[in-house]
Amino acid sequence: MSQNDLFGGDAATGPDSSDWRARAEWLHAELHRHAHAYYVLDNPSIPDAEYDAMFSELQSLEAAHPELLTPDSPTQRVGGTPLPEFSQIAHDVPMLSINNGFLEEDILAFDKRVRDGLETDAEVRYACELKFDGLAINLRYEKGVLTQAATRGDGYTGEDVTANIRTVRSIPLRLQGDSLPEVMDVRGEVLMFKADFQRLNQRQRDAGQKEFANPRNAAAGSLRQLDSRITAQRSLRFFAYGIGRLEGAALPATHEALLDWYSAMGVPVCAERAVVSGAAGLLSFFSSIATKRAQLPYEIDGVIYKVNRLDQQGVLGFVSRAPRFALAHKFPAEEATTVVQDIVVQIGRTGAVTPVARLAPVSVGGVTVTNATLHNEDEVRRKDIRIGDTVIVRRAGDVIPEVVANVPERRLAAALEFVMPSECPVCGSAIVRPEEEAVARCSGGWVTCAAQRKGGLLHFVSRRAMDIEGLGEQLVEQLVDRGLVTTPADFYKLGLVMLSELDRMAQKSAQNLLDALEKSKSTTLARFIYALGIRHVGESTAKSLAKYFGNLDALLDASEEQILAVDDIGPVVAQSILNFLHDPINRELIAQLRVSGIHWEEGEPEQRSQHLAGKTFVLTGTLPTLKRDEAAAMIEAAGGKVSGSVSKKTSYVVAGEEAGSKLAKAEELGVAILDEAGLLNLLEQTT
DNA sequence: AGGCCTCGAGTTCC
DNA sequence: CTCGAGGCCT
Repeated sequence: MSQNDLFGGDAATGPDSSDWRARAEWLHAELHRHAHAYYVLDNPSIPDAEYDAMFSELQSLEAAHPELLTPDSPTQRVGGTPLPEFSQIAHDVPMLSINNGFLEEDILAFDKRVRDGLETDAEVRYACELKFDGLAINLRYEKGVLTQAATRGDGYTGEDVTANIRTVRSIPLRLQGDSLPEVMDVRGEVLMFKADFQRLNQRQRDAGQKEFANPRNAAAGSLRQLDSRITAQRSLRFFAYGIGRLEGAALPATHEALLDWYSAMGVPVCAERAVVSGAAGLLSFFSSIATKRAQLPYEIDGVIYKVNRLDQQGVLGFVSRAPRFALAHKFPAEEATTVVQDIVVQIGRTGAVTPVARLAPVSVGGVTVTNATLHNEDEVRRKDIRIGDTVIVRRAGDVIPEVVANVPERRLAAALEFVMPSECPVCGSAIVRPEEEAVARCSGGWVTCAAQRKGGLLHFVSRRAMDIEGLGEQLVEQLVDRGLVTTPADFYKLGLVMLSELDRMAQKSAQNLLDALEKSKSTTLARFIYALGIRHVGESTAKSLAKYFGNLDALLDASEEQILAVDDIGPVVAQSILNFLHDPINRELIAQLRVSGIHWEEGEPEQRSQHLAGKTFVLTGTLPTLKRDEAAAMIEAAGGKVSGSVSKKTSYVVAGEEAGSKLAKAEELGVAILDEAGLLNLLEQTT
């Protein structure tokens, strides 16, 4: 039998099908070309039926000759077998977020900051583009071939969604052109067009399945499918707008040129973009897009401005997690009005009493909202929100419901003012609000107050703490109510028999929970410290403590001075840690947890002879041999801190040639003054 | 003393 | 995400 019989005569052009290798290569290239025309250029080059015929021909060829199957074959877009879970991928260059602005004055302030940063009075050129309502994705291309795709995640680590991304037809599996970079991380947004979203929801309706609230959720849900065959049936799109790691090619000079380069390589770039001058240009781009917004085939929640020249972007740099050279100019969030049916309070794990508005259900941005936090008593007064009021609600950052304001015209005579209860609704202890503080707290503590106990236990098992899978709110609630668990140590005393008493807890789930508990026993010191839930000690402070002390005993025996020497810990936090550690109940808890088998790799206390810990230095003038930053690094390595200005708290001023006002100030304040030799001498000493 | 930045804590809905 | 508060710089 000849290969001809298999494939019939429908796709008549190209190499003769008797040479199956050439035939496959030709199909491969043609399908890529047509898909590009269709999905990227939005300009179909052949009828759909013809495309489908060529597609199935290639599929059969690959089935008959597996050696033809390459990762960049168009047939790989149909999806493969489900994954057990997504694996984590660390981004080589973090995927940061962009600061938001809403008002004209925010935009003027942004432009001013940029010009100040660049030290120029000239009008800055900005690249303007759309802010899509989708998911940020990093696509890795190696020598032009798509090798990996990851979600943004927390910006530093995302999830591997390569199998799903391969099914997105507008994403090239292979880039066009010669001289492609060795490694290139293309960044952009995966989104679902409005029309595709409507069709998907129609299908979901017909199949009796749940509809998606909005295109963004649909896109997110589709991309997070473990079974990429499902993703393949969802019409996702992609637009590129940024770059991460780049090797083996020069970065273009401007953002505009970067996007043009992408376009030339076959990477889809949105056509709604422009380069403008100055703040006036930004505002006019914004209003022209605002006018078009409803007609666009996809949803956007604003526009993005970026300084066009990449060298200028470099000069501006970053503040914490956001670039100084970019701004998201967002449209006002969708708002709705509803009625406050009640104002209740919740007790957090620290005892914080938070008023929460119970709202008549209302749809905001496709999601039904029934609760909204009012933060604290002052906030309720400031916004003058009463029970029975009609209020305006929006979702802050399109996620968390927020009561914006009440509608005074609709105020009822019977509207009831919120009164902070004097006793905790859960345990009856007094609620106290320290002067000068915004939050009121239940004075019960976790021993007395079940709400605080539950909160503390939930914190203990949470992902960033002990990470005990399967222990959620429901289960903790039950365990506490039935008296099976009072302290975190009790989790590790649970057995199969005890668990079998619980609702919805058969043999299988009980065993899973015990396995998860067992697994959590192997942890890190930082997680353990964080899990304890010491006030003012969050993830970051717990890490600093773990690094500084190295092992738990060193921390347990630490003096106030030692704790104060840890970076970013001041008197308030230090006192809170000491209070916690000196409480016999807590020491007993820690002892029990250790007995139950929780363990981690014990390290040595930070050994870089921290003899300058707690000391602050100010450098002034030119030192004879050391550069300024070298001296600073040496001081910091010994645990000292380098600050820019002299104050009472300064321990030493290191003065070189041509020292100026700082030296005078030091003399005035009686601060010790060192020369370079004196500094080196101090660094040498080890005690 | 005042302002910036970072961290902690609480929160919603699916 | 937002607010408040702590820590540190100017």
